Amino acid sequence: MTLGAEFFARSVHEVAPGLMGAPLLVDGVGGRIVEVEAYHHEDPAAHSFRGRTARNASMFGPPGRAYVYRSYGIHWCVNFVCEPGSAVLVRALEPTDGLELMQARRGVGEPRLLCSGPGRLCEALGITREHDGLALDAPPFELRAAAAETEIATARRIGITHAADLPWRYVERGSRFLSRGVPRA
DNA sequence: CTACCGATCGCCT
DNA sequence: GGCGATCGGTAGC
Repeated sequence: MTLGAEFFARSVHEVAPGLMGAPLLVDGVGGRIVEVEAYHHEDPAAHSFRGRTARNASMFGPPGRAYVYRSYGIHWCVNFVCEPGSAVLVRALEPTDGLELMQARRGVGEPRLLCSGPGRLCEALGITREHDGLALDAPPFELRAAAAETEIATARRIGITHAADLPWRYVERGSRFLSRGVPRA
């Protein structure tokens, strides 16, 4: 089942765990979501916290679309927009489709290093500013509900300074494809 | 394995 | 002018 606007028009805290194990493809390349982080509009760590700007405009648009931003001037990161001002940051995938293309784009051979981080997975899937604001239930995106239930663990978010203690990171327990700094318990 | 550093863009004070 | 929802390389234990 394709995940569209209806799925995302809810609290980010319901949507985030609901994405675990969901296949995400861009032009047929991608894998299963194994790590995400929730960003609520009242969260000091969210880009939307201080209001709308040209960069974060997509966060205030319709649910079920992509919000893509530049991180540290180098990497791209992709979010799924939920209720206005809130979004889910996709942090890691378990690669399943288009391994060769991902390896070529990343310049790495090890499957484990292809999509284990928000910047890495965008490079592997070819996600850039071009994808900002695009609907997730239409090409080039392909996002479906998880085929099976997976065991979810929560953890503190990383890489941020505000409200870093909130347990709003969701990971698939035991996955070998999580980003750096994640306890795999 | 952990720790630090540089790269470099866009928004902020 | 500062700093971040990051990553890869290098140094050191």
